[in-house]
Amino acid sequence: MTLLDLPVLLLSAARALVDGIDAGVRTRGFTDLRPAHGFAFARLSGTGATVVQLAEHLDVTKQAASQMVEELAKKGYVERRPHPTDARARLIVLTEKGRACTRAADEAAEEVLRPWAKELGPERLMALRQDLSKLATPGRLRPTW
Amino acid sequence: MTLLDLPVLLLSAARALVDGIDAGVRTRGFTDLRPAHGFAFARLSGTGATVVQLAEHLDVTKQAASQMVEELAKKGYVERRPHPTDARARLIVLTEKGRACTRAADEAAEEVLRPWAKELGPERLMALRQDLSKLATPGRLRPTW
DNA sequence: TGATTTGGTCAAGCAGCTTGACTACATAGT
DNA sequence: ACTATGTAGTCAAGCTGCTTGACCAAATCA
Repeated sequence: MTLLDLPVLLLSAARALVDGIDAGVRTRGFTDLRPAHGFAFARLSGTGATVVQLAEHLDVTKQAASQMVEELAKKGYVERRPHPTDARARLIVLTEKGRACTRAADEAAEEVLRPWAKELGPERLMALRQDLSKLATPGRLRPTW
Repeated sequence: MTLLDLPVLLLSAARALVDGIDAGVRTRGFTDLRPAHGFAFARLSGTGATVVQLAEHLDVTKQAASQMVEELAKKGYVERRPHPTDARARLIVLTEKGRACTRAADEAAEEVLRPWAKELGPERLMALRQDLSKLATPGRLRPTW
């Protein structure tokens, strides 16, 4: 059996999805963001996070995370608030612009997945999702290889 | 239905697979290579390729591909031969060390996939492979996001 | 209290990529 | 055959996103 091409298939599918979402986000007007920023937004949405927590989520150093936050703040996607319980820390939260961007990303994701559901059928797509959830190790998302 | 986490699952699975193969290759003694080199090896195995062909496969500039070839040649994984029909070009081929490394990568890939087959069962793993082959767009592999 | 740890930033450096310029050879047009 | 244009490859310089190292202020532990 030829399973050795599975790595390539998995990578190609992942890349197609990320590229598609990125393209959809750009056509919706957010042209100054990379996919990596989307991974950050995912962690920040909700209650927000500190720089260190964001760094852990992205699997980069806290310095790198701090730089990204600085960039996103300058572009108006996030803002730094004083942390409610720790005077050293700062709570990074999405601005309204940041939340609008995440909504755009959600729309783009659905748009990319629609032809996938058509191609495979909804039930196999759900089976795919379920199988992947068993295989995916909860860890860093950023590949950088 | 909650399909919006499919991107994350796909990425996590892809990353787990690539990281696992990379780790397996390292434990087999090839500690001076990155996963990106493996994508290059895949194109070079067989008849070899020119720098430009390799650049297209990796979706980088020919300058970047040339630098990688220089590095791999210095480390003994590839060698540059005169091209049989084009005096400008040079045919990049794997050395015996390079072929040994690709064999190690194949072993490592099987090793990583074994627990996957156990987790899902062989038939669902094959179904996964088949579904992915419908979704994966043949294009560049390197993500760099 | 004093000692150590933790959150965040500043600064410098590095790796892998890019663009730009150039040479040598190939190919097409006349 | 001759010229013009295109292509394979390399050299050089620059950029970007990350790293390591140093540091301060606040928290936590003894």
